[in-house]
Parts: sequence; C-alpha cells; structure tokens
Amino acid sequence: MNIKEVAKKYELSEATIRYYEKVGLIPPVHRNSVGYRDFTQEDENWINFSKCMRNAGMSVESLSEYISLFGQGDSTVGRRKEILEEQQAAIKAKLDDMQSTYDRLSMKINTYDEHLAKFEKELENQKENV
Amino acid sequence: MNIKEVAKKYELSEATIRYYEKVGLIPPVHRNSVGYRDFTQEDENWINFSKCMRNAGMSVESLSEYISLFGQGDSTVGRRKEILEEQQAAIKAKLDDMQSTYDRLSMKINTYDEHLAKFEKELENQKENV
DNA sequence: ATACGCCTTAGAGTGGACTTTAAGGCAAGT
DNA sequence: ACTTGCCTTAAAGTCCACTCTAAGGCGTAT
Repeated sequence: MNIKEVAKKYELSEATIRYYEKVGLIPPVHRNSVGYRDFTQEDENWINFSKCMRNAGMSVESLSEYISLFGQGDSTVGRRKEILEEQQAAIKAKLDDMQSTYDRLSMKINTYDEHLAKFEKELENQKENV
Repeated sequence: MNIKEVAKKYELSEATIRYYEKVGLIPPVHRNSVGYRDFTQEDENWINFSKCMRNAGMSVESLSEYISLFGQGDSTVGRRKEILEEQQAAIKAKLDDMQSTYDRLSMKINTYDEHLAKFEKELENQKENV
C-alpha cells in the first residue's frame, strides 16, 4: 500500500505519516525498489497504534521512546511495559476528568432547557453548577 | 482573593489567569481601588468552568465566543446552548475514543504480563492487538 | 526618601506538533 | 525527448496556547 492510500485509510495527512516516521513515532516503513514507501500490514498496525495513542494524549516524545525501545529488542520489555502503564494511568485520569466535565456540562445544558434566558444569571452564579 | 491565591487554588499559573482574562476566556475580573484583581466567587466560578472546558478539549476560540455571548445578555442564550451542545458531542466522541484506546492498552499490558519478552514480536504482529 | 515587594500591561518569546515549501529523482504517456 | 505526475528529503513556516520579559505604579518597612 502506498502512502496516499494509507493516509486516506487512517485519516492522517501524508505529511503527518512522513513526520511520524521521521521522528520515530512509527518504525522505519518498508520501501520498494525505487525507495518509495510500501506499507506492510505491520507498518499499518504501527500507524494505527500511534494514532490512537496520540489521540489519547500520549506525547510524541514518550511514544517515540517506546518505539525506539521496541526496535532495540527483548531486553527493553520491562521499560516498555512501564511506559505503557504510565500512559494507562494518564488516560484513566483524563477519562475520569472528562467524564465529570461531561456530566456537569449535561446538567448545565438541562438547566438551559428548563429555565431559558431569564434565569441565566442565577444559573451562572450557582457555585456547584458552573 | 488575589491572583496569587486564585492561581494556587485552581492550579493555574498567574500568567495563565491573566491570559484567560485578556483573551476573554473568563469575563473581566473585579478590581480593587488600586486596579489589582480581586476575585469574587463568580470570577472563581468562571475560572473553574473555563479550566474544565479547556481540559476537556474545548478551544480557546469557542470558549471565548461563549463568554462573549454571555456578556451580551439573554438574547444570546440560543447560540450559547448550541455551543455547549457542540462541546458535549465533541467530549462524548473523545470519551468513547479514549475508552476504547484504554481498553486496548489494558489488553496489551496484560499480554506483556503473560508472555514477556520472547513472545513480544508475535504480539506486535497480531493485527487486532496493536 | 528610598528600597522592596506585589501588582499592572503590552508585547515578545517558547514549545509542541505538525504543515508547507523547494528542489529533485524516476517513470509512464504522447 | 519531454512533459506530467507521484514520490522523495531537508528545512523553513505555521498555529495554538501559553509563558516570559521589560517597564512601570503603588504602598509599607527602614
């Protein structure tokens, strides 16, 4: 699969995929005889993984450390697992935070529904509802 | 409450709070007789609200539009509710996405636990687990 | 009265993550 | 043979959201 197709499939720009390879956010991609990128299933899997982790808030720095360790073989498994566990915790915290913001926002929207314009000011002043 | 105390209370830098006021991410803060910021409970509520919304991924642009509309009074309630509903949907989408990444990551970590180093390569090659 | 500390602002600077640009290689179509 | 088009890279540019710096006002302590 060429870069154009992969970009479309994973909803990333071609530039982003080239950038991800450059900074080590995915391992080096397989090339064809003229040096063009020719993505294997494994290359695609890495793109998918890195995209997910980036969307979940993992930094380019941590992710590229992980990929680099992966390239260094089995001796790095311990540290790799450590990185994943750190991320797991960070995602969990962010999920909880966002869930509570979501709930509060839903309440706020309900209050908009119920009271409309004339109660707006009181609404904003209610300590537990802002 | 002065800016130093508020910054500490809401875990934001003083610079960030000043910036938030400057770009309209919170309404103008109450001032004392010498022009220093003197935060009322309502000012604090706005800081808390905006901090949550920023953490949940709402852009400075959308949030400042919301605050600006709020300052323009009751006629803007409709548009304001619209903005909040857009954000609610965006947060929901992000929550779902992050939840599935969290689940996948948890599985991956379990697999690290079970198989350790020598199965690492196969693990990474499994299409549904990367 | 002068030094110190806390506050103010405007505006410049920073960091992270892309995104665009410029220059160029290879190859299929006319 | 040459144009068109897809690919390549390095490097410069952009965008967002802060973050820092410089210059200065006011007030209490020495």
